[in-house]
Amino acid sequence: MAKKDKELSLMDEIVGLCKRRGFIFQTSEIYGGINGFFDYGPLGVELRRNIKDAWWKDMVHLRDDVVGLDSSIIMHSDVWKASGHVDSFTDPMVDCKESKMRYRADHLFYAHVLVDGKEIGCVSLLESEKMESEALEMAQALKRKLAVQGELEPLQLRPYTEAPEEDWVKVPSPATGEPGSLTPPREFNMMFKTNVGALQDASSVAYLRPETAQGIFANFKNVVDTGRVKVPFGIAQVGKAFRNEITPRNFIFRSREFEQMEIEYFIPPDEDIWERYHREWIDTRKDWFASIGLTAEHLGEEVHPRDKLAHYARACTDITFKFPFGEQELEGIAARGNYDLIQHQEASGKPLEFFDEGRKEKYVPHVIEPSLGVDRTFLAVVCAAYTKDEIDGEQRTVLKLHPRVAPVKAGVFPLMKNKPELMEKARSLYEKLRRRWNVFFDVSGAIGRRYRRMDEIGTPFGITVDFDSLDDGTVTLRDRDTTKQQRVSEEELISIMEEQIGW
RNA sequence: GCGGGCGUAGCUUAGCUGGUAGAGCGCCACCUUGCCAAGGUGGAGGUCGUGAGUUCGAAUCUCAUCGCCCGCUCCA
Repeated sequence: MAKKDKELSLMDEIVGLCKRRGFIFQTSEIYGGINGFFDYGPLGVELRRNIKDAWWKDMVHLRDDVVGLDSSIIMHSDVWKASGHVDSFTDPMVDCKESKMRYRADHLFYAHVLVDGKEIGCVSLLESEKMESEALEMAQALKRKLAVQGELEPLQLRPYTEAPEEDWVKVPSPATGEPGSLTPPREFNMMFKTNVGALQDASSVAYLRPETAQGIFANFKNVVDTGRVKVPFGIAQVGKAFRNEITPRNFIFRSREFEQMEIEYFIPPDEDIWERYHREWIDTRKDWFASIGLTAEHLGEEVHPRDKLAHYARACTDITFKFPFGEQELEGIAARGNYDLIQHQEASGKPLEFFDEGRKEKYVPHVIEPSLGVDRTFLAVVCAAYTKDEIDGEQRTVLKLHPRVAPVKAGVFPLMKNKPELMEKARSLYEKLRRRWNVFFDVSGAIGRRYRRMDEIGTPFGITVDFDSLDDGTVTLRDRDTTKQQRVSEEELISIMEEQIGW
């Protein structure tokens, strides 16, 4: 418990820093805010872009086998029917008013108990492999309890989501065993609905996409026809997705509007090869995380058990991050088979096959899907970087961000602002550096204060122009993490920054 | 959605038995300052989440609403 309190306050500190320094604000704050949506401030937007740019650079530009795509957020509503989202992207809930327990309504099954054609009550239980036999035992127990004579008819189990209204009061709560305490199933689709065009009827219904993946599948044929690609190859996309989550939680970890970075990597359909590609992608992605400062010590892998897989997946491995509120999924790497392409092929009537020149055959490729949340990555990067240490007995808060993603790459400081020659020299160095990197010019306060300000927003380099700079052109380069200083020439400065920032 | 806790300046908060708000840090300006949150002076910023009610009068009492945190649930 003590540990938990400590972890909670750490998260509060990080949330506080994000707001205080202009990384993340609650959206529409002046109107009271709205749950599950966030705005990124001047520093947040830089960090966020850096994460996305790093991903795009490494996953698209530096690979021969991946091309990019930017599909629209609103697509034909048939896309979401074919993908299964209209029917199954739901979180139907039922609450027990007695026990305060909540169940997934589609995991709660019930059956009428009929004896010689006469109903004597209902039984209910949670979905499991042996629920048929358990339900039968419960029905027999009910029959004994009510001392009813006669032939017990076979039970017909059905999910609570399909219960007609008159059954709601009959179904006993799994917690109490007594009927009457369950609420009606509250079913809602997690997709945001809207209307396209002037008419607001059934034919105009459209959805804000809950994932970017379907835009990729829907464009599979276009890319194959025009992109000079050969299986195996991938299509990458970065973009917003929307889910009407019941309970957005943990700051930006689960929000209702978020951004995804997804790749659909198409592979031949052979049964014996997908595992190899799946593993390759897990390793590739972990290497990438390391390149933005999320090293193995922060990360974990979680293999989804087969019975918990989503309807489309044959395997899924999560790359997890040890957040202050627990180890949670950062990226899901799913082997989706060819479920999606087959679905769209059937629904659209358009063949979504690939002709393999090497094999001289046509097939619908299978797919490996590394799917990552930009905002989760942002949060992970900030959590991993957040550090408190002591410099000469003074407490310091520092974001040890990897230089590649740091919102500000360097702070440029004249040692004193009332000396025009220092100001001028520093200003001209600043003008030079800003053409290439996002750098910050700061003259206010003592030099130590300026360093600490930069520490708190994760700026890796502090560059101070002093009187020696006027003579020999060298500057003091101060390292954020160690606070060590070195004198370097302008050329050395630029090559150090190039090397550590990486582009 | 249900249950529990919370909501005062950018941040941390005083005010708690009702009489229309202070502090520290931060921020801005000037002075000072030869390298790690130094010092001085001045300054901006709060109708106390929002709305309604009780009252002569509410940040302090009541209700509603929004948001935040925790649990049930869930995912990128």
